[in-house]
Amino acid sequence: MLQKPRGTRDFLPDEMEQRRDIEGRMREIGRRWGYREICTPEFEELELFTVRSGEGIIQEMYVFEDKGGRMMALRPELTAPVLRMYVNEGRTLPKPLRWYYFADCFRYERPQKGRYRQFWQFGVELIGVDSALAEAEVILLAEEILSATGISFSIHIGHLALMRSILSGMPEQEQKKIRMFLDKKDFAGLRDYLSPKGMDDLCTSLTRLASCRDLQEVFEITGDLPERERIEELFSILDHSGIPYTLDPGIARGLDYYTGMVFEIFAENLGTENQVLGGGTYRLAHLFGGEDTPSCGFAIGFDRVMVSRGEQAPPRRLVAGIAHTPEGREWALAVSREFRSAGIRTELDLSGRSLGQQLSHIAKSADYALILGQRESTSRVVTIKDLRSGVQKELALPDAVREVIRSEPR
RNA sequence: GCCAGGGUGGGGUAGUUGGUCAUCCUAGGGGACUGUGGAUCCCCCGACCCGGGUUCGAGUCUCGGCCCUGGCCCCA
Repeated sequence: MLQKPRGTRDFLPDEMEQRRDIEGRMREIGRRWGYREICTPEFEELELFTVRSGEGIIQEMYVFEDKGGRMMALRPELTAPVLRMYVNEGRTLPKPLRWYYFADCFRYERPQKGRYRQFWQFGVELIGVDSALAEAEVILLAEEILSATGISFSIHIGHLALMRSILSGMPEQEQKKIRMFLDKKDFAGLRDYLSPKGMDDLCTSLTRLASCRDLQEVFEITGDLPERERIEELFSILDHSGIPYTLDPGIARGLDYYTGMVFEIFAENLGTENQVLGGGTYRLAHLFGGEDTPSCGFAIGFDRVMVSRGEQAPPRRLVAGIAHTPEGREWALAVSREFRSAGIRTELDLSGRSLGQQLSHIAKSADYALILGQRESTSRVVTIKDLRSGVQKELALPDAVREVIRSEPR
């Protein structure tokens, strides 16, 4: 038997309804904040992704040569495509641009809990504005969206200027290595790395900084910075907004296009892959041939949100099932039409079996059975049976519709 | 790429030191039942992940692969 590709999933209706429900909540909140949906191609020229992340990521991507000999890649994320799109056709739009997307991405990686080869991201990009308030907006929006999904999470916010100020003057390679230790909170590893170089003092202040949770103390460690006022403004806005967060100067956010604020959100009930959101302030547009444009944004790992929500009973929907005899068929079709145009999910029996059999099938899943045979057809009425109470009535069609609309799904 | 544990009908399972027609539940289909319920009863459908090896004989032992689950690495 043919199997689905490794790391991909099939979704049955019960699961799709839940995914669409959560997706809809995210879209709705984005909409209320003025973010509008965009869409970019499922695949792009390979270069779009290597230009800023390096050749190394090729082995983590689905890469192929098209019939014209061009190297293409299924998108592994959406920030680069969105900024490419901005450079191509968004440059003359009035700033700032507030965009969101909900789309699938592909990475050729080893699947594990919360990590798949095809996965969905909901993300926003706020393009063309460079202010503490813009950064705060993105964080507050992220918080509101994740709250709406019903998961438990914690927000960690940092700023790259803090670490950079201590590391400035060091070779880039070395900085990168050190940031890796700090990002993982591997302080022992950091000491083993720096001690032999006689950099114990540096190690101490880095460790102190990465563990620091108070902004005043942070600046005692780093000394005064050009970015200080901006950082203080950001955190002041956040404090006044009342959202719960943890200051975390240790966040390094993988690659180098982030320029300032960085933040990550972790779900509280997941395993290793517990990061459900990552984002920050960055500059990318100039890499794709545009002007240097300040932007910030985030991406939510949609599938991880769903894993974090766990097994949920599928939402009940009101269902009406129609049982009918051959003589009642035309009337049954007419009744179906009316019920459907009233917005009621209406399922017509297609089997032609006995009414008893139709009823027993309908009773498995529906809330109401509508019985339509010779008698109903002749007198243009509907025999409607409430399957919860067992109460059966004969009603005129508009009354039957009203009766069902008034009720709650079981 | 690495490590650990797994893989028996659609889902969940039993299967002894290797030895009859591979167990049970559930789901699905049909019937008892052509004007009325999910119950009951009967019937049907349907599986040892794939390939090599050991053996008279493999679901069981062995090797390789594939896939699943979790972890490592990585995480744009």
